[in-house]
Amino acid sequence: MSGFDLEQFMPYQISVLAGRLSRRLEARYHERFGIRVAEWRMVAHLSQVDSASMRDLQVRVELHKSRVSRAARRLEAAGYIRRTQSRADRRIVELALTGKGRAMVNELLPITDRFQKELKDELGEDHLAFRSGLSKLLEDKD
Amino acid sequence: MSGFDLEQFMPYQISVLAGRLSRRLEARYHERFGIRVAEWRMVAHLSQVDSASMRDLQVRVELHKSRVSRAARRLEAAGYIRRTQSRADRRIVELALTGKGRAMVNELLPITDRFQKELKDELGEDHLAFRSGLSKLLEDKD
DNA sequence: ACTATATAGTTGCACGCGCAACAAAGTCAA
DNA sequence: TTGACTTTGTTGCGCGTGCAACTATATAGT
Repeated sequence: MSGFDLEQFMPYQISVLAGRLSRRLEARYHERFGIRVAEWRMVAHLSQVDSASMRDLQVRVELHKSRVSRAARRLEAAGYIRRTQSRADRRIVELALTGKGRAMVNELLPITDRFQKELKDELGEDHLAFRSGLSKLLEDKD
Repeated sequence: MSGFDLEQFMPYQISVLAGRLSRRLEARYHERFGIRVAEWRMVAHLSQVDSASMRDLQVRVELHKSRVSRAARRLEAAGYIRRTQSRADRRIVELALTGKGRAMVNELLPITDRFQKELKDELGEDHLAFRSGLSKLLEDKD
């Protein structure tokens, strides 16, 4: 016995929280657009840059390159992005949102904004410190 | 463009953080004991209660019952836990640590304590508010 | 120009996951 | 006691994942 208090162990709390938030958010867009986290992160990033290579995405969205590669295929198949080989360096694949993709992002934005606001409210007075803590923990590249 | 700032989106930050912490911690026990998160969470809980049903565990460690079921098999196969059918209700399977299991937990404890301490240090002055925020976000059972 | 090395992205494979269906056991009401 | 319903845990299935190996292209050194 003596025991270890799992419920007070931060990595556990954070992992559980991450899973719940992920499901809660996915529930709000998956059915409508047929995409999931990997795809969602990618289009989110593409909405800012208007063109990015696989490699760019891979580091920006913190996903393994194989996962990015396959998510890109799915997004292309669904018509949300366009994949084109770079002329300057023919190894590189450039990704960009299509019109349909941009339309989706525009529908996605209010959903995510609202979600972020809900979390802020739940945090109340701890909001700022919580975000500051998050940043600190995320600092070390690993 | 206009765009959406992924890096400032809390569910994203939390998800990335959860993944990193998980890997960072797993690196410290996986090689030595051959277990992973699911198994780790389960033995952690079992270290407190000395006997628990599948169902107990399933809710305490926030994992799907199929995942608990399979992790229990692996733990049993590795000799860390014992599975016994309850006499009172023969549907129920009671799990308990073996001697080997308790020995493992005792080695695990300093590792996790140290990890928790590292995080506390990284958080610095935000420590308390961060933990308070975590609790708030975890409140809703969902 | 030639070879060695590095980088971008894809893919086969083995594995663990969640889901839904299921079997076994228990409960409750008539 | 019977039949409907609930609960516990397991399992088949389809799928996404990470890893490592691989192809193709580019770069650097000689």
